[in-house]
Amino acid sequence: MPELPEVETVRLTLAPAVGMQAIDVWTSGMPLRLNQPVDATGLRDAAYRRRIEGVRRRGKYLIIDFVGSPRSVLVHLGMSGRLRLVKSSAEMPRHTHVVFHLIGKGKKRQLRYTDPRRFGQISLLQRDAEKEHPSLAQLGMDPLLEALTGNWLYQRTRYSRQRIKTFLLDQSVIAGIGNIYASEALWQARIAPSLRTHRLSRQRAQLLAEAVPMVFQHALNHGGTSLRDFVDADGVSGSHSGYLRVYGREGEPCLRRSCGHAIRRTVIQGRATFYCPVCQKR
DNA sequence: AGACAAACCTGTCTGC
DNA sequence: TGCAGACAGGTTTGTC
Repeated sequence: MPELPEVETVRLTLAPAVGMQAIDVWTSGMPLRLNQPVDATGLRDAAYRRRIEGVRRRGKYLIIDFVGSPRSVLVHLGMSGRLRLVKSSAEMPRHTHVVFHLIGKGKKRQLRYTDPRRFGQISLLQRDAEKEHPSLAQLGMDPLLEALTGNWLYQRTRYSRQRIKTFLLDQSVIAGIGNIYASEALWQARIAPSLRTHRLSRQRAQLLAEAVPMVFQHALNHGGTSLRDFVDADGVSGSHSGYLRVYGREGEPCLRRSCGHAIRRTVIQGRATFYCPVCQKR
């Protein structure tokens, strides 16, 4: 489900939870990614009787900080994870695995993590040693937190012989690009997904470096992409799926002015990949 | 090094 | 209507 713009959308819609105090933490006992059990005791220790200080994002990870707590909560939504802020009376959906009970401003709320496929992750993050956490240590630059420059990208692409789409999906280079936006950014930059990374020219590195944050920002402006089940913390679907230029458009005309050639679907990295065979060049 | 497949899971959609 | 099979926004692991 969620790539960087969706995760950022969730982060933004969690704003009303900031300042609220956790008075209980419930867990389902079901394991998440890699069959990892959720550390219920650790979550309770980190959150109990503490107010949410803020919610940060790195790539596709969310970090929930609690005032005065040495540990934060690290969340990855995987494919089907949802983080929702709801009234306590709201019906509990199936596959809910973690619930933070919150109070504040005379209101009671629940911050719920729901994840049918359980590919997501909820773990604890030692705040004074964030950089060493295995999930965060490997992450590359974040295109919405730092400037992705053509020169940097050009340098980083010199020694990889992977196909450029595979390179873009590598979270240790650029954090946050997923399967949809890899296709979208490459279409925007007119680069074929099968291009060998080290063959990217300086000029095209510049185009790609501009395309990635542009595509992200555009998606963010529409509340993210909802193909089937993405919703923000308020349960609202993103409207960006109607704005995708290539993803999921096999056989439909390329939307670039004066092109119109049929979009093709192929498989790279075992993932559906969409591109225009005419205006995207190797 | 890099490509690929399988694995982890459940839900949804398509075609017969 | 029912059922099998394909497929899904992510990441890790093992094999060739």
